Amino acid sequence: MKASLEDIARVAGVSKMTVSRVLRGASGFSDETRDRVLQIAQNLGYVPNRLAAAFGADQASTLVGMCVPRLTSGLFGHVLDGVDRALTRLGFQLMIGANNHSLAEEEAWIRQVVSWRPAGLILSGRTHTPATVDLLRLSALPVVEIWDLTTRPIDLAIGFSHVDCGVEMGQHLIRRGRRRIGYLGALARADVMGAARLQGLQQALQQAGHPLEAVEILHDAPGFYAGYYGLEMLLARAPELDAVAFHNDEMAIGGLAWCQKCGLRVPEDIGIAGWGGMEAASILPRRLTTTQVPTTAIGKAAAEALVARLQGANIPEVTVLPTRLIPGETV
Amino acid sequence: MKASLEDIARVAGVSKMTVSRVLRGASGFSDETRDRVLQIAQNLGYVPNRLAAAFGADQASTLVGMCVPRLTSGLFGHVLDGVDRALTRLGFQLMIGANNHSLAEEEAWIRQVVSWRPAGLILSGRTHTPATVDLLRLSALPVVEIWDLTTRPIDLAIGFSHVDCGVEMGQHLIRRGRRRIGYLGALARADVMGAARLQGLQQALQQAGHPLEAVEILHDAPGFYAGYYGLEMLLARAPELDAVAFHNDEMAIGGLAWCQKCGLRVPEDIGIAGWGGMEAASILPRRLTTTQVPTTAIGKAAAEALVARLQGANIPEVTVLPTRLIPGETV
DNA sequence: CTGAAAGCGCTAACAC
DNA sequence: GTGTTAGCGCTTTCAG
Repeated sequence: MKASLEDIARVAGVSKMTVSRVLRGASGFSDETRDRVLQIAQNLGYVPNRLAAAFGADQASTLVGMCVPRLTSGLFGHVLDGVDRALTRLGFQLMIGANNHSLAEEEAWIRQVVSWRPAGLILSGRTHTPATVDLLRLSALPVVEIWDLTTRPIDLAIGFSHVDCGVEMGQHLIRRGRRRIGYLGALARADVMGAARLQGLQQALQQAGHPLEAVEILHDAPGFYAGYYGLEMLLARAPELDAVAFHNDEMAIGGLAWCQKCGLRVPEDIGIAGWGGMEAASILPRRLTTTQVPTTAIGKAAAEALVARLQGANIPEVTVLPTRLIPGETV
Repeated sequence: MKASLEDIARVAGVSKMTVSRVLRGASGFSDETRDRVLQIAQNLGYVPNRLAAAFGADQASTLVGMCVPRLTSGLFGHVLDGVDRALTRLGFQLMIGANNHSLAEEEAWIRQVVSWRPAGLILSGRTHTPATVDLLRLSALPVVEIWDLTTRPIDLAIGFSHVDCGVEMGQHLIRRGRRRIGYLGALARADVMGAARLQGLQQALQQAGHPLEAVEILHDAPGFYAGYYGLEMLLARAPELDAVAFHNDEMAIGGLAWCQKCGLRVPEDIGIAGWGGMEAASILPRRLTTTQVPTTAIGKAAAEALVARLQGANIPEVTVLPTRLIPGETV
């Protein structure tokens, strides 16, 4: 990678400042100069050095860091997709990391990323270590916290309320006549947001006079298989349950598979509810009752809010993109 | 972000070079100096400026760029996870992009990323625009092409043969007594690797004397729903099929859902085969016949190969991580 | 419309 | 064990 502004300038017989202006699309040069410079840059195979640009003038950074809980999550895949498309369109680059539901890993990742002087950060969730919060405050970086709402975001927040998701689902189950309800989750004490949904569920059931009967939280990835064997465990302990709410759709679909294997009829013998609104939920033989989450929209909104903020726009501190409970045929 | 090496040096009463050495864990300072410097750095809330470091000495870059076809792909989610974990462990940062199965988008993304002077690149697939190849050759960056094999990689390749996947599946179907076989794919002319699997399938069936009877390639994302309605379309055109191979597991599961809805028995009335080995495939009421792909392993291997190469190790040009056909109960 | 000068924060190379 | 010097490629600022 040899050619620099200087090289182009020399060949073009102008100063490197003029070349810089042309290449950045600024103003202050004649059409003729522009054409010549562009031509030469092309010939020389010039590749700009963003490192130098961002270093020399820190507001020139077009790097955005984003941290998700897990890179293998279907839901966050869509969030990432929303972010990526928006950022690409806006001329930004995406640096990514997973925190594996650990605040300490998030902190470590943020430290690394911040040292690259990004233009801004997108974080998943509202809980961070105190050191993380300090670091972010000190760096004065634009930060969008997505996925979960927070009354007092570090900077901006875009998401929805997980507690409300739980409440809604609880009310739905009661409305459907379910009375002995269980919950199957995963990733004990790591997934704060799953815990919030559980809490909302408990609240609603309590209030309806039919408190949650059994809870099982697996120490496992919240996938199909965990739902499959987890439901077996849960029902072994609490065979009388007439409905089970799952951490997410993948686990719920796993649960459905187990029901089918055992000859348990859904929804007659037992009701099954998921969360997340994955595509498969809508084409199962019986459409899964679930909560649809605006994943791509959140990603897009987060990226756009961040960039708008960089450009000085006034963005509301908290943006709510509501979820929607989709009554299916499984409860 | 105020504190720089200079600031620490001033407070510590040493030169910034000494501070640099301490902070980088190099040698050439007393224990006492080290402790003092570290303490002061901590107090000052020093955050290193990697931009400056990488700019001043390009071999200091710890940025790795990775481009995947789609961020919403379950398979690539696992590849990314493998890459991310390995890179994090090795002290590198990950810059990411999606090419949406477009070589032009890949080229655009690579141009952006290369301007950040990364330490290396991980690309998905072996096909690139000529300009991309030129750019990569010129930049002399370490490049790992994953997912697909290539006889002549730009630099390094880690993956498996999609044609072989198709051949194996074709042979399996024949062995199971299927004679009138169809294929349901998606993303016409965009997904080169899906096309390679189809080609392998065709080859094997041809050779066995029972050429592929019908092919349907949807212009849609290769998800559950595409498999669902796509199978309906395919069977409307070719009702006599006794087996259908799908682009991937998600589509196959969608196809299974359609069969169930229509009362088609699997595998008696029709055989269903997927590709990819997603988790759900193993817990379906009837275990899906599919091909397992070593996603995480490929990601991990790619990251490790890249870093090893940066450190001067001698890496084989092509590494094969084989896939495995998993006979299930659906064909 | 164009150019010259200064400096961003760090590290390599070399001196002491 | 420690310091000095130079320079990475760009943009900002100020002069023409």
